[in-house]
Amino acid sequence: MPGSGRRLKRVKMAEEDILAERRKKLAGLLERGVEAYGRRYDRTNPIAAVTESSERVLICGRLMAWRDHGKAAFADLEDFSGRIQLYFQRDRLGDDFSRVKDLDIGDFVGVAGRPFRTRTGMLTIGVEEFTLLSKSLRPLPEKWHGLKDVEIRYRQRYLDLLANPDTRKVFATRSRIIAGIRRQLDQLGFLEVETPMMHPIPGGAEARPFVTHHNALELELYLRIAPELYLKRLLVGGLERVYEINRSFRNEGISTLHNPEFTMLELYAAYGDYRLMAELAELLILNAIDELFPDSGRRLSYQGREIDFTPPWPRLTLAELLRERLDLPGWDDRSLLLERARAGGLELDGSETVFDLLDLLFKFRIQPGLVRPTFVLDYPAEISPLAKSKPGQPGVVERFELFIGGLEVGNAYSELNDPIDQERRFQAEVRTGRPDRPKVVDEDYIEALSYGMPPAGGLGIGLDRLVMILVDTASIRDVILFPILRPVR
RNA sequence: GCGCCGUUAGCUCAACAGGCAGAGCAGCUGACUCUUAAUCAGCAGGUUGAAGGUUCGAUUCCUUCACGGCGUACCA
Repeated sequence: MPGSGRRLKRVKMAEEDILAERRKKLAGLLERGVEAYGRRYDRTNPIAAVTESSERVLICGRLMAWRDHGKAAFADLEDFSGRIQLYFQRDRLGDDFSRVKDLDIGDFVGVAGRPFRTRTGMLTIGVEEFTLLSKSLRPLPEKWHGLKDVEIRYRQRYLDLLANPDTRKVFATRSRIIAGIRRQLDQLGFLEVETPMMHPIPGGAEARPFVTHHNALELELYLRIAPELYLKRLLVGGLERVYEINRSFRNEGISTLHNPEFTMLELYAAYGDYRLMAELAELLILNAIDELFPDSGRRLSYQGREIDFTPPWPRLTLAELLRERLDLPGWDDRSLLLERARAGGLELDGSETVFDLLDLLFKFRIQPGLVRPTFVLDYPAEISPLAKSKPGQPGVVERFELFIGGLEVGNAYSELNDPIDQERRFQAEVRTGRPDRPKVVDEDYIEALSYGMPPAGGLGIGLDRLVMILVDTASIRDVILFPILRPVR
């Protein structure tokens, strides 16, 4: 402990010098009665909207660069819309020109002036008045290389955002993608709802939950692993089209594809089925691409590979894929699966179930090849307890998973609405005793189903992963503003 | 959890084969009224992530630890 305190002090020394310098300046301002932390500033327009023909404008933002020229100075002012050059001149500012010394890189400043072109053709504001809006006490990350340190980028995302325009663009795009999906669903008559994030029984997916505790109720609660079971209760209640866009929480490993809290879209449409959900997924994603990248020809580059989004996206059954890619007649024969897995060099401990083997084979031998958006249809019932059976195919359910660029981004079912079958399947899950399955049957959900739930299609899309693909990032951390990191000690 | 890689000034990076820790930006002082990675002159800034070891001498080699990244496992 004393060590870490000492270290902090030492490491910060050089920064302290700069801080002390700025504090001195700040004290000087206060002595002169200057407000270093200003107030409302009514700008006439964002920086990007300034044109040469604009009359006198009021703009504000952060000072990002400073070029002193004795009796004049150039600076760069940046707001969320863009950046513009400022020109401070003694001839124009008179006595006020001495106040230019109050300004530092990093300060927020409001500026009134008239736009003009410099000799080199650069659109510039000839500053007539300027107001300090907020004093910066710490040095900004380096202007040319930006901020590269990955840890600082994630821990102090504000520095990443202010230093790296690309980061701002990623999160602006993320926002537009999600807003666009909302808009589309609203137009299709879906109702956006919010269901509990704290569940007495975690369900709707296979994952280990986070546990928490409610004191007054003396109740164990779980952060939801999926909103599914609550959304389907709403179908029972007569809401025919519902969706929720929000966080789910899974207490699993962290990787470039997994953050413990992640954002999922789940939607349910009464009287639909999984094939309808495939059409909807295709529509939602294509519209997002058309809106964001109208000139892309629906071909996007992801991590150096081109993804062709031209519809219709292939719809292949799991059985077809197993047959074509792995020469497997099905998933009934464990020894055959085992043989393929061994031949594929997969690491096994021998205790794998048929479905473990199937999962491994799929994940390593088939999934990486699913670059073009592909719906994989018709999964084993045993690993899909919430999906409706496929007529005439015992052991198979109406389910698809959507893969894009080798990543799993979507999952959909024809929703199981038979309360008796559902209860049986829940009981089977509980019997496995696995930590990623419920410990008890969700009787409340069974009761809801037994009042009658309309047949329905349900779709889940991992929005973080969808954003990853559309903005071409390798890690989920690059599309989550504050990804989970170990706390600094 | 395991494996590999990384951690040097506020930021971005150097430092041969173990031999005085350096540059650019940012900062400070000064010069400069069309610059734009402004320029010019000067100054300051470091227990090289931490602890230990080897050595006459460690940023460099070894061990342990911390944090991060990637991979892998677990897992949708």
